[in-house]
Amino acid sequence: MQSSGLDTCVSFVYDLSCFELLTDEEKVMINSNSVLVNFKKGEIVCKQGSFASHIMYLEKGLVKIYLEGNPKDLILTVTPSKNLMGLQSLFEGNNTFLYSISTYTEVSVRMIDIQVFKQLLRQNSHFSYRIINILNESTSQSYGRFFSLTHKQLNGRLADILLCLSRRIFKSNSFNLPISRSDLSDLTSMSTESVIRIMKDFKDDGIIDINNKEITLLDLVRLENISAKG
Amino acid sequence: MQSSGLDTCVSFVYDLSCFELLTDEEKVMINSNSVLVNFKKGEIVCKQGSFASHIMYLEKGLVKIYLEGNPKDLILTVTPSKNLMGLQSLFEGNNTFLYSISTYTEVSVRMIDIQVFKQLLRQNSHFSYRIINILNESTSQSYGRFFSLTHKQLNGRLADILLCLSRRIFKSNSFNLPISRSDLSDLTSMSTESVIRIMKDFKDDGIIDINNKEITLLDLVRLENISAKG
DNA sequence: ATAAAAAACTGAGGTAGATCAGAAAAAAAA
DNA sequence: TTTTTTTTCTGATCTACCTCAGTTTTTTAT
Repeated sequence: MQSSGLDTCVSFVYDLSCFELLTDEEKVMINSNSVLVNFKKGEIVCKQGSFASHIMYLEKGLVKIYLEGNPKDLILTVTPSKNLMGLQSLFEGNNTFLYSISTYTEVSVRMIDIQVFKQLLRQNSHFSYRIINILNESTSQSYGRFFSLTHKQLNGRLADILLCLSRRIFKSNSFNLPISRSDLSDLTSMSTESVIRIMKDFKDDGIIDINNKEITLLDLVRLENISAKG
Repeated sequence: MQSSGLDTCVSFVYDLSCFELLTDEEKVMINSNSVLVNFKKGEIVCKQGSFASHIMYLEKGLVKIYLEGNPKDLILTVTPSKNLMGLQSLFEGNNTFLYSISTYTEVSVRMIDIQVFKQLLRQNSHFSYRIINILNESTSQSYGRFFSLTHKQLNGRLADILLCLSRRIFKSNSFNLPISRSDLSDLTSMSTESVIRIMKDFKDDGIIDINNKEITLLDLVRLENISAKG
């Protein structure tokens, strides 16, 4: 199967922040040109194709970043707090969001004026170097998922996602999933019914345990094996 | 089907260069820390997972950038000359190539020392801003392909690739394809047999014409329709 | 607490597309 | 040119997965 050295994870997790690289003056500039917006569970933070006037920093909560499709969306990443969102809209000749974002929980987002953000990138090369790092780590993960979704079958894809959620988002083998089966299907590019069936198979085989929304990964070795074999 | 506003193209085409943003001094730095390497058709330029000591600039020729899989690869992009390659390896904690690159034609690649490149990014923010632009345009295209490969059926995927090759790489409705059916299958994530069958269908329907390696897109409207409907 | 709506689940059947095996054609080598 | 190798093509079969239609459970609203 190969290409498994790649990180198939769904989330940006650059614990590395970027704002500490700004000067005090620049931090003030961010603060005075941004607003904090709160969202309830299930709300839309930004809409694919709409005008991208802000870079967003997720201060609190969990969101999905997704491409809208008919009838099914493609979830690019599930993203936890302390992450920048909308960075990919930073290129000249484009002024729209490449994707939509909606919330799984209550969420606080700092909306930073995109012109100010661009200004900072142009004047502070350490800041922009860090942003390059962040973008590339995200791209690296995206490639992993790309391979997973196009080259693995259902079991492998679901194993990938479960491992990723456990490691990257919840950082525990046992976690409470605020993500519906239908969203899992958008994450793995399969039908909702298939998600359910395979989850049941995994449970019957003792690989995971499911209690309502509570998922526990019991046999990581086998799960990784399924991921690797595709 | 939606998400068709996204560019499903296979190639980076930022005609925008980046080197003109360097000072004369910095240009000298690049020149004295890079070498030009020539490759024959079919040779491997860099290997996924190996140590990424260079950023590569494709001066001449056509290459494919791909994730290695067993048994089938996933071609991320077909890339023509005047493009940077290997940029995605620019993040700390990673020092390997995320993908392999091999040549479709005779190729000249300028190999730029990665430390020098990083140095330039850190010291010249206009340069790094441009690199961010380039990375984001590439990511934007990558998302388009991601959606295409995971949410469209065979016809739509092949239509996407044909349109893209025509527009972005060869810039003509008629072009000589140096890419085998097998590589087209790695581009579209389908079997080689399916590529052949659908190409024949398109030909029978008068949508394209095939003479040996010479491909002509006859009916762009219908082709785009097939792309849009998935 | 009860009703309504949404999500989770299950089974039967259908199909898009892969796989396999082999033929024809083209390209490369001798 | 002739032979060998690679690529392209074709048809038959098979299967992984989707779709559909319905039931049960959970969540939300009243």
